[in-house]
Amino acid sequence: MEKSDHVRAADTSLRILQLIAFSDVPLGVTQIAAQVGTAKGAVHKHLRTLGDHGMVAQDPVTSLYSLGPKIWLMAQKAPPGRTLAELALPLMRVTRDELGLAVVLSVPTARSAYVLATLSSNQPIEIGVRPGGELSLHSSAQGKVFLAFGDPSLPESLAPPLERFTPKTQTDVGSVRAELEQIRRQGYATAPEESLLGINALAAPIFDSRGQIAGAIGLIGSVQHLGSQPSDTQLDGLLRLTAAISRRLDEGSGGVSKPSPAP
Amino acid sequence: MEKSDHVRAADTSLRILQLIAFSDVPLGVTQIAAQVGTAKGAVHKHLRTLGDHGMVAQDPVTSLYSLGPKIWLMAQKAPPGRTLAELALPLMRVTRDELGLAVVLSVPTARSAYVLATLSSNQPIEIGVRPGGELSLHSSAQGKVFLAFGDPSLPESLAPPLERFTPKTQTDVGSVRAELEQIRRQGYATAPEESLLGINALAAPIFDSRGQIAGAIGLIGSVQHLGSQPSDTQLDGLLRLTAAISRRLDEGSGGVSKPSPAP
DNA sequence: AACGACGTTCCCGACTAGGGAACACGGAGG
DNA sequence: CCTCCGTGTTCCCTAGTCGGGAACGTCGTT
Repeated sequence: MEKSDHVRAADTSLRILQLIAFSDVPLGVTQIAAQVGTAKGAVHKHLRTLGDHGMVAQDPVTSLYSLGPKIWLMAQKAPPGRTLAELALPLMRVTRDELGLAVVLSVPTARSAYVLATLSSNQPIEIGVRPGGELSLHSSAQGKVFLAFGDPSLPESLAPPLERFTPKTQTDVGSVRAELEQIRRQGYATAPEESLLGINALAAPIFDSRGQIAGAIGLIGSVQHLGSQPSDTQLDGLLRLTAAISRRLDEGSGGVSKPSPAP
Repeated sequence: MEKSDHVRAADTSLRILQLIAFSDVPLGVTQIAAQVGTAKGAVHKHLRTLGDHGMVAQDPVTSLYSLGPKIWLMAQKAPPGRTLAELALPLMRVTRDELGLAVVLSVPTARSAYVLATLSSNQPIEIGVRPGGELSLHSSAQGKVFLAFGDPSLPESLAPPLERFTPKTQTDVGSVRAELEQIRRQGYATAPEESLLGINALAAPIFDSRGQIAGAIGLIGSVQHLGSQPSDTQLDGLLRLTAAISRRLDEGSGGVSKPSPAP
């Protein structure tokens, strides 16, 4: 029971939706059916359902499917990423140009660091992650930042077995928890070769106006450019970036504490 | 056969998602179950599935659900509304202030005019529609604009019975089709009391750089402020607004060939 | 004209989704 | 401190639905 209690039909509908969303061109029923591994007929029914809800739209002439208007409408009501990514991206670009490393913005999830936006390094060999990807909590720098500065219940949910990605991945819950204390003290986390051999990451938290963690910035690079002991330049660039984003988040949100209205 | 071929489970999942998306505060399982009319247990399974896909997120402390990060990510890849609404809204605001009527932006769908954004009138009695609402093709001014200027297959899909909303609703397919010719000539459509008694609407199309219809602007008001023969001021304000939006759409999109459709 | 590829429709059986009730938990109130 | 709601979560069984597969209609191509 790796994935215990699902709603199978809803799952396939969402997989279809994701496929359409992340495709650059409109898709046909046959391609979709092949990619999600379901019969054409079933996929067609799902597309009909998604269309009834305005999540996808079918071009009346080519009969190909693409995203519908409701997606955009929903995003208007989704504050988590909206303001954050829009604020952060221009600042991230500056830091990328200064340091020459890939810069990644992610938000915390119950089981991962969810990648909202990435800027590739300007090095000849590109290193990066795709938006929409998920970084594990225990083996990525951004994940460990969320464990250290995020909700206290998050580290508690860490339970063996921790997946091993490389020989250097920390798979012992105890040692991961021990590292969190150090991360809190120094204000940043690293994960040398813990997700992928040859690759290191350096990450620091972003806080909102209430002092809650809102996301994290990660710098990604090969061990050649980003050592397990980050250089002062890199560390300074990262911390100035996260501080700047946190500051802008505060300004935007009225400043003081934010009471939630009664129903 | 009112709604022929559904995927029931996917449908409830999407209803749940919509409920969460359009709610201003995070929702609990019980409220959601009550609103969608499904057992709590089932709703919980759906929420789990939606969460696995990043569409919703559960607050670890309050255990309430709100929209997840993937929604925002998808909207980045959903050009239909994004550019259109962002371009149109500031211009719409000007026209609203000039005319004092509610201004509505919608995009065409296979069966309706889908409302992307609205600006309420500044009159003491507010008249308007909610974003996400759908206006019928045959009884709304914006719907008739889509029938007249949109894809030629759209009017063909008009089949009896046409739903009757008021005594003045056109329920005869033939007479609706006949009206389209006139709408094409004059470049705008009205729908006096066809959707709701006492309310009139005046709508005109927005075209993209390829000359295809991209949306429509509708002015909504009571029959007192918006007669079945619109005043020159109102007509001029509307047509200047749609022309301005169409022009900006062209500029943004390379703006090469611009075949101007029949005025 | 024959072909192939596509989206769509149809049908039937396996299995899943949903109702309902029970469970774990936490805060409010006695 | 105990009780009592209220919550979110888990469990179980069965009616109903989802998915596979094949057939259909319709394009554009050969």
